[in-house]
Amino acid sequence: MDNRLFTRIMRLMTVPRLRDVARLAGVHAATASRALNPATRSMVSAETAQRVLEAAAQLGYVANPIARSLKTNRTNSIGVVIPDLTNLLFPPIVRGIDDVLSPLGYSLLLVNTDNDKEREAAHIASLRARQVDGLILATALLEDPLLQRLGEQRVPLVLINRRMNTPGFPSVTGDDAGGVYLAVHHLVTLGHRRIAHLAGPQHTSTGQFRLRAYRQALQDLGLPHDDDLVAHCSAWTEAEGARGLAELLDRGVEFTAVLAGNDLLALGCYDLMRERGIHCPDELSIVGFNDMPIVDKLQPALTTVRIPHYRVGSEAAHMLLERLHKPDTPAKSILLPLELVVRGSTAPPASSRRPGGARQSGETTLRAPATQDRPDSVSPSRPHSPILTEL
Amino acid sequence: MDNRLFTRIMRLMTVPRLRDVARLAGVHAATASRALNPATRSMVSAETAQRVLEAAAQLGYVANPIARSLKTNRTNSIGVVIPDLTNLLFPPIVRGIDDVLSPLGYSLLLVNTDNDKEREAAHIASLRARQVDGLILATALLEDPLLQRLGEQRVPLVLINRRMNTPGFPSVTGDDAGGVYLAVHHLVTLGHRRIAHLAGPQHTSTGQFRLRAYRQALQDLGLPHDDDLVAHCSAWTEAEGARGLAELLDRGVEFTAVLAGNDLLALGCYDLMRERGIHCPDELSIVGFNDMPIVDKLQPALTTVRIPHYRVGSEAAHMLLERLHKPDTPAKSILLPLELVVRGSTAPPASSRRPGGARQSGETTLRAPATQDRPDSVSPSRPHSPILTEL
DNA sequence: TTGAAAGCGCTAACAT
DNA sequence: ATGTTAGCGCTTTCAA
Repeated sequence: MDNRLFTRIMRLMTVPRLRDVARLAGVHAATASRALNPATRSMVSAETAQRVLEAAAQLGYVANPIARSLKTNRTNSIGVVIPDLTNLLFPPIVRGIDDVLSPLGYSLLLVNTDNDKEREAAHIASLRARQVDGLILATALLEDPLLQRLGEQRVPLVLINRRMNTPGFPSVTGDDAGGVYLAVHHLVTLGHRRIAHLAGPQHTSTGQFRLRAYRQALQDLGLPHDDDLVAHCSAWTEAEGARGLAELLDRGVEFTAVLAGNDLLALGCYDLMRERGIHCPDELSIVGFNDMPIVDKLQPALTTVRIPHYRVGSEAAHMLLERLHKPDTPAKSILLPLELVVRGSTAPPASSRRPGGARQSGETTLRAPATQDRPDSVSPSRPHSPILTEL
Repeated sequence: MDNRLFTRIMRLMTVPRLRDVARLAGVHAATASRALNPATRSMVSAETAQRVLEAAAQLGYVANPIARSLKTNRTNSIGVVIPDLTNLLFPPIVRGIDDVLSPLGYSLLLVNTDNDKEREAAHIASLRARQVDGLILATALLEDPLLQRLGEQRVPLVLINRRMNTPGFPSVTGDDAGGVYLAVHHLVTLGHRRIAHLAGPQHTSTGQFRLRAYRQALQDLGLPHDDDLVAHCSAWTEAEGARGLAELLDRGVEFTAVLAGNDLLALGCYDLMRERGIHCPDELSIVGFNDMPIVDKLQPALTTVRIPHYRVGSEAAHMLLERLHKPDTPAKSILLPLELVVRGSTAPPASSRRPGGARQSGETTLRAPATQDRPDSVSPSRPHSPILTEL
């Protein structure tokens, strides 16, 4: 208490308020406010504006955002809701968001949900109580009552990474179908015919879309589909990846390559292969999804579909800004084009390889084929530009 | 404008305010406020308190933190200032902070400085304008006028990772000296006699303390010191690590092991060794510092000194809470004990190795020797408990 | 124990 | 173009 009073006195002595600026400039506080705000500055004569700005500079005046927010219902802050910051996917995304928003004066409030919808609900309630201007969420489920409710309440938001089945939600994600096609095409070109898939959780768009695209790609490339080649993982974790591959192997079904639903599942495959003494890529090729930091340093370096995470973040930030400024614009979805990064974890299957054939090291990047070949996407205006969909 | 008005009306219709709760409970707003705040609830009769709480529950009342903050000068938010979230060190630290503070109702405002003191100053000014209750900073330099000023202004803060030369700043860091000793001791035990060091930036405590500790450890272990065995890196980056090792090699000085100032520098060593065809650990042993995520998956897996990053974050959060509640308590510094994680990047030097000797795989963890052996630290009350220093 | 009233620092409708 | 006034939603003296 004593200390609070002290702080208070210190603040009054040191921190100038709007009325101090106004007094120094010889105007009323309202005029000072108008002069200080670029949007309303034109309501004030050039000279007074000048005097006010000088006074503010002289006093080192910084407006109190709390007081402003109380009046305006805007806070210049946005909530970023992710499952877990220590998942290597998210830091680049968050940087992408921050690099766009922080120069515009926005602050980021970051929360981790650990994929727990209750925690998420509590965090979102807290963020809304704090009057964040908008939300960027990486936690969407295909069916997601929590987020549906936000949509109904017209909370400005943008989904990243994962989408919902419900239309009307703006989102920025990778073009999962295109990426899967690249990966499967690559494996087929290498000579693989029996390609397994570790599918991620089917209540997330990434899990479901990638599985569907895998089936579609096999069909498009003239390979028969065999449900025994699919193992379902209940979470995007290394442990589940190892479990999934073990399940496939223990089924006794034959395959020479695995398309893992994401890089963490692929890491799990590495673990299991080491445990069972299976050599990658000689005995089994692995393709991941995401191109997380560091997977290029693994042994063997992981062939994977690259999602431009930083750009997911920056595009989402721009999209949210647009939602804030033109809330009545129809929601858009951006599907960012993906690339396949070919590294050391894929090779021709043992049967079709010449003994002693030297493997090339280093990495190669493959882009998507012309997108109009795939029926489920709008053709982009420029090559490799994002695919826009009106929801 | 139109839309703002709309939002406003919606809010008034849907979001209950304190006076709504008060009216429903049949009391004055002030009474409702007292009843709702656990700290002041005792001023109110049990029955009225009960009625108010029920009314609040019935309406789904959530206090407006903005209005509260304007009155109380507290925001229940804290600023986290780090160089770059995409540096793999920081996500676990931030999670550690969040896991402690968010259950207590605090929000985290995260900013990236990219090691630019100007950006940092701007961000800190913004955080202070937003009235954060305190700061956790990972950006300290040994001489740091910016932070010194914060200290003078009695801004509640805690330093993490790096310390300052100026006394009086509470901090949570790893015990750099202890960790370096473990690493050097390990190399010497393996038979190394010529151990090089890639030193990090000397204006950071981590860079300077580790270099000093390296010299001290050589001396303690009876090895001569040779300045030619030290290369200085100007930043904690992979590129600088590669450059530093190249510099050492090009000097023509002989060495069989490198203690890298941190893991990123060690990664740079890996790059250069691959480039020059030097085998690790057969021709050169490498020790890193930090035990970042994924360095256990490199080929060879990196032997490194583990800093408990998550715990750095959680301890810092607790320390900041203490600073907030008892601001007049003297500042403490916590040096967390470190462990050496022995993996595949270290082995006996070529000269002392039996040809064909099978290397053991897997990893081993070594703890610090009793700390009282080292004169610069206070002995902990329990083994491996943090070292506390009054500043 | 409760109510009345003031005010945190700012912005915006209204008046001039 | 500028000043007056009210009020954002809450907490906290002060008085009863």
